[in-house]
Amino acid sequence: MEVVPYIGSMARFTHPRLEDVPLDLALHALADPNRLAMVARLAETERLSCTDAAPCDSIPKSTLSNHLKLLRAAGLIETTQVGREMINTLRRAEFDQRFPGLLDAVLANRPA
Amino acid sequence: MEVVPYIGSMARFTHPRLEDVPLDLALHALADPNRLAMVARLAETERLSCTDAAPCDSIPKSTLSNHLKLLRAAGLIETTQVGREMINTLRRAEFDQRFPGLLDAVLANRPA
DNA sequence: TTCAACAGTTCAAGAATGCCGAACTATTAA
DNA sequence: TTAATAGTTCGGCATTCTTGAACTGTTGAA
Repeated sequence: MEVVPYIGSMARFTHPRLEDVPLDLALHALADPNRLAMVARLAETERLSCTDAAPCDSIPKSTLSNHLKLLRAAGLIETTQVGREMINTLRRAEFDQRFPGLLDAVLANRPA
Repeated sequence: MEVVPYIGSMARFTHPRLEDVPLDLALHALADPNRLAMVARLAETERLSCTDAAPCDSIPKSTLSNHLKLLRAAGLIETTQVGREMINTLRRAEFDQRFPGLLDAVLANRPA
């Protein structure tokens, strides 16, 4: 039987170029308390697995997975597989360049 | 038959206190191209009827009405009846006080 | 007055999204 | 191998969005 070459932590996810992300999509991604909380966490902690990025553990993992997918589509996070974890990081510099001041303003107004 | 007293241009709409508007709702209201375009218009033109606030005339009026209702609920606009028109204004100062820098950042990043 | 036109709201139904349990994939450790 | 872990994908239900049709309230004209 043929052995398929091991691909390892190759990107399983697709990440958009920031220039292709429309403002509406970015705002929509941020317009959810849980997603915004995750973004805020990543703004503080740099690298987080999906479960660690979650704002609380009452959120079903399928829901969590969808939230992260949407954040990816909005160009807000990058996800790479490391072992069996998916490590997420904020695409801060790129996002800030695409939408200057936006993320700062949103995070600054986030409820405590 | 009894005659009901005339109320005239009394407020037919309810406007939230800005302190009661959550960030998510504000972002959600702005996360739509048509609504954002209306907000941008009002940022330039001060007072606009519903039809004049519309970004184009292909939007059905029921849809338009709903968009404006949502903008009201988000504390972004105030609507008062004048004659048979509903005149909308941006609640700029109040909104800016509630969410400092947010509207500026969003408007500045709006597509041309 | 009555009537038509106008500006916009409300309602209801179909369309589009969102949420989440269940089943699945991939990786690691035993 | 097997079990556990980390997360994705799928499908169905629920919520939200959109929009035509009917309605309310206002104005101007006959």
